[in-house]
This record gives sequence, structure tokens and C-alpha cells, in this order.
Amino acid sequence: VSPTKTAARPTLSRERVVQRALEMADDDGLEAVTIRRLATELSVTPMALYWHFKTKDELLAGLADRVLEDVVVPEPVEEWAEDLGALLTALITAMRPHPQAAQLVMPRMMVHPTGLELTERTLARLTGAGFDPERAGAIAVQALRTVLAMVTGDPVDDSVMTAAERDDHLRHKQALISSLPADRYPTLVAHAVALTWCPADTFLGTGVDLFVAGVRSLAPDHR
Amino acid sequence: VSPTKTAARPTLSRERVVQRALEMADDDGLEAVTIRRLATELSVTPMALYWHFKTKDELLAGLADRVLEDVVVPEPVEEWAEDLGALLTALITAMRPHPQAAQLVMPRMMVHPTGLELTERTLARLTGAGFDPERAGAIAVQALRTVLAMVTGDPVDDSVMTAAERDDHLRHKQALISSLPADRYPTLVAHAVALTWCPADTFLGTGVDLFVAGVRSLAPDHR
DNA sequence: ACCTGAACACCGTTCAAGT
DNA sequence: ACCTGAACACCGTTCAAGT
Repeated sequence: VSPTKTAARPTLSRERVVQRALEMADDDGLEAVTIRRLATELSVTPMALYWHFKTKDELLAGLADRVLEDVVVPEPVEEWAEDLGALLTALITAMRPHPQAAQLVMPRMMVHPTGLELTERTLARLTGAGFDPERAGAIAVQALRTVLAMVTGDPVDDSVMTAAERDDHLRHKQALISSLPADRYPTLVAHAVALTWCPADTFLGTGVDLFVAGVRSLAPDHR
Repeated sequence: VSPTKTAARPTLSRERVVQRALEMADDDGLEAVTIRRLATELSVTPMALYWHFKTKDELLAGLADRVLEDVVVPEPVEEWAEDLGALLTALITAMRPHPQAAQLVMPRMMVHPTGLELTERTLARLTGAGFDPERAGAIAVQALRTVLAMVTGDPVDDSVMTAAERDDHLRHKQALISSLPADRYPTLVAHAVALTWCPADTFLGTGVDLFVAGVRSLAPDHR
């Protein structure tokens, strides 16, 4: 008899586990992703997961790959710096819904095909703009870090929190900054709101703009 | 009788604990910093630490503050963008010996006096250059993230390792990249060495240059 | 092939107690 | 004030066993 008809097919799969883990990371932070919690939520023994993943790190790598799979590699643009911006934005777009899992992407960039493709094109455009290999490499690495830095967590505090706590938290922060001695930190106090509540789109845009502008003005072929 | 003469003075102190924890973080990574390990290395019960720190997070905050205390705030430079570069470099210099602990600095920037001073000056110079408060805030946050990104860990892999393992690891990575299909990733394969072994000074310099150049060219007063 | 069960060596933290 | 001791509710992982 075919196993698909009679026997219960395996309830678990790498995909199902990774999916659930990603949701947990999004909701409760990366440190809430636990083999044991994951197991009970999937109605299974902790050890069941070890059939599908050799270790917890492998599972986390699965999360990173899952994020990279969501990347839509953009059509090439003629102007090289603009193209760089598009590549960064593509990565940001995929990572943004999963800021927690995004932290895991770095070590997977040189393993996952999408990561490789993005890196390849970044390097190609940088060398095309006249950067020597060493400098191009350094800038490419910096680009990745910049993206991660932009996507990862809250600007002022990294502690994980539910959306519910968030407002209170921000207000608390603003109050804290506002209560600083204004004679010592005049600009800081005046900018309290801008520093804590900073609209995500403005923020992300600034990061990309900054990077692209910087690269452009450092380019050897820059007239 | 005075306690300083007869009785054994407390063997522990916040400073001693933080110092040992920092060494542990530098040597074996942040996740090796454990209340229990720390306790045994200090020849004391785990609970002894809870007299000096309310929780482990407070201890980790202590690590971050310890790093910020090493910052030498630079003398102001006339040209604003140059001054920004000096501020970034000062922070990088203090963080560089402790890449693991550096990750903890972000949430302490708006608490520790040195963090506040650096932020204040950054904002002041940005607004002085014509950026409006919102944009200045976004750039200041991005500056901090950039510094952290540059200082934190290995460019290609985040896994913690001893200096001994490091060389093998790099060679392995280069081999891995070199073995990729050269028709699909031509630039990548050609840059294998530059991407993995990238001299730290070049790398850090590139990051700062990039940021400063970007900010400068985005400045409203930019002629 | 896919999962369970029991066990091991770890965690952070609370609570009561010692000096 | 400063530290110990025992206990609790967690971890990741190994190893042997079930179906």
C-alpha cells in the first residue's frame, strides 16, 4: 500500500519548522526561538527536530536562507550607483518583515545563491566604477553591514518588545532625553522626538541615500 | 575595630566583575559570559553576583559602559564633516579591542555621559551643516550603527572563534569562494581574497570615509 | 525514515538563611 | 552589607530505543 494513503505522513519538515521558528522570532525575538518551545508548538518531542536539523545553528541558518529566498533581485539599472541602491533596497525589503532573523543573514550571504548573486553584482558594479579589488571588497562588506544595521531592531534600544509595549517605551525614552540638562545637551534635548520616534521610511531612505552618495563621491571615476 | 583592618573586605565589586566579564567576552565571545562561569572564575557563588547586579542584563550594561569609558572624546575640528569623522574614529578606537562587548553599547548611548556627549556633538554639527532635526536624527542613528557594524566581528562570518582557528577559517572561506562557478560569479571569484582577508585598517578607514563622504554630499549647505 | 524517552550538563533566578 | 545553599524552571544535545 502506498504510504501516502494509509500511513500518517511525517508531520514535520524543514520548511514547517523554519516557518514556525520565523514566526516565533518575529513575535517574541530571536532568543525566544528554542528547540523545546518550537517542539511543543509543533506538538512533537524536542528530539524530533534533530532528525531534520543536525543542530540548532543549522536551524537558524535555515531562517536566514528563508529570508534570502524572499529577495526579489531587481532588474539592472544603467547607472552603477543607482544600481547599488536598488540592490540594497531589495535586500532591505526582504529583511524588513523579519528584523530578528535578519541578524542571521550575514554568514549565509556567501552560501545562499541569492546572497552570492547580490554580492557578485555589487562587486561587478564597484569595479566597473574604478574601485580596485581590495577597496571594492571592503565597500561590499560595508554595504551588507549597512543594510543589516538599518533593518535590525530599534534605533535607540535593542531590547525586544511587543508592539503593545512599544509606544510606552518610546514615550518613556523621550521623557528621559527631555529631562537631560539642556545646557549640557542642547541639541540633543531639542531633537528628543526625532531621535526616538523616527519614521521608518525616512530612516531607511536616509541610510541608503547616505551609502550611495558616499560610494559615488569616493569613486575613482567620479568627475 | 575598623573593618578595613580586621575583617576580610568584600572580594567582589562591580568593577572586578565587569573586568572579568569583559575579558571573557573578548576571549570566548559574549555567549560565554555566564553568571555561573563568571562566579567560579571569581571563586564565588553564582548568587554573589546578584548582590552587585540586579540581573544579568544589568551586568551586560556594565560591560557597555566600561567600553564607553575608554572613549577619548576628540578636540573639536573646525570643518564639520571632518569633526564627524573624528567622533566616529574615537568611538571605533575604544570599541575595537572589545568587538563582542561593542554590540551592547547601542542601548547605553543615551544613558552614559560619554554617549550623550558624542551624540550631542554629532547632532550639533549636523544641524549646523543645515540638516533639519528629523534628518539629523536619522543620520546620527545611522552613524552609530555604522560604527557598530564596522567594529563588530568578522566581515564574512559572525561565529566566534579563537585567534588560532582564525587562519584556517579564512583559508577555508577563500577556498569555498574560489570553488564557485566562475562563469556565474566571475567578479566574486576574482575577489575571493579581498572579501575574506581584508586588512582591518583599510576596512575601518573605508567605512568612515564612506560615511563622511556620504553625509557631506547630502548636506543642504553643500556647494 | 521518522519519532519518542530518559538522561546529562548546562543556564538565569528566587527565596531563605548565614555572618 | 555581603555572601552561601538549596531549589525551580528552563536550556541544547547524546544515546538508545521504538515503529
